[in-house]
Amino acid sequence: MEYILQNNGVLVKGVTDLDLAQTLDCGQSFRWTQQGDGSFSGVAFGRRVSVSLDGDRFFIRGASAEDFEKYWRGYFDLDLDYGSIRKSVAALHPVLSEAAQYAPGIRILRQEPWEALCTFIISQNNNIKRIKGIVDRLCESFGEDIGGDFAFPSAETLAVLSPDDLAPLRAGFRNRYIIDAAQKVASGEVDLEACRTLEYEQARRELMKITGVGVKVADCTLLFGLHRIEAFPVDVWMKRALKTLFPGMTPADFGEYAGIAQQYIFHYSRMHPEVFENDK
DNA sequence: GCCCAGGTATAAA
DNA sequence: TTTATACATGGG
Repeated sequence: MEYILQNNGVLVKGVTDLDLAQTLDCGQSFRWTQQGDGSFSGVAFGRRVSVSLDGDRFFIRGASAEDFEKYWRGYFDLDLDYGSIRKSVAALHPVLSEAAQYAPGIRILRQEPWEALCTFIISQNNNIKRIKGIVDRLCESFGEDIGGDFAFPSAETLAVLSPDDLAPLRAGFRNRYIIDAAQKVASGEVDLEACRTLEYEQARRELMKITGVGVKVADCTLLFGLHRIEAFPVDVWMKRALKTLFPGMTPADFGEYAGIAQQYIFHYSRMHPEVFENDK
């Protein structure tokens, strides 16, 4: 991979199979906002950057070469060959081939595990706009000030609080789930790093020790926070998509890149709600 | 007012 | 083991 330092950022050349809107505004991360010029601005690892794409030139404004190697290269999953993965996923099923064409620029971000866990706890029975608002208030209220912006608060920071302390977030019944998660992660009762290498079902169980974490939140944490791309989160919408578009198939049938397949399907079915017309 | 939002805990059958 | 309902909040 070739990259150079330029204009207070890092310019990466030869980046393919990446679409910023498809990747940053598809409900896997809640901390990116599109700017007027089409770039996306966001915070991760306690650092703010804004990213833009011009053909195969990917510019990360605000990143040093050191940070690129340490954080952003992995975060945007630049070393995984999504073109080749997309082909193998498309070969699994004709509908999947169709779905993969609608969002060929989706990538699975390598988010920080605790942030992924926490934001997907907040996501339950909620909509993306409001999730983003709650996450913003969470960072502003309890995250470290990094110069006008706020880092995502650590589990340790939240572990000493009570659910009532989270009232300003207006997250409702999820407050006690967030605190329970923070306490179990901070104490080590739940070991997020172990979930990288644990057998998949065991990793799920580990996360589901937390009150408010069921299979969906666990799978999203595994997929988006621990890069377990065999995880296939199933929400009510995906249940419907599976039944209508892939009758007889289970999440396990989608193979080692099931999570990426799931993202293609999720996008496709959202763009084409008419495929559910004859379903109740 | 009513319905829904990338679900889960809880109680009941 | 499976199925129904409440849960906080806010936008359409």
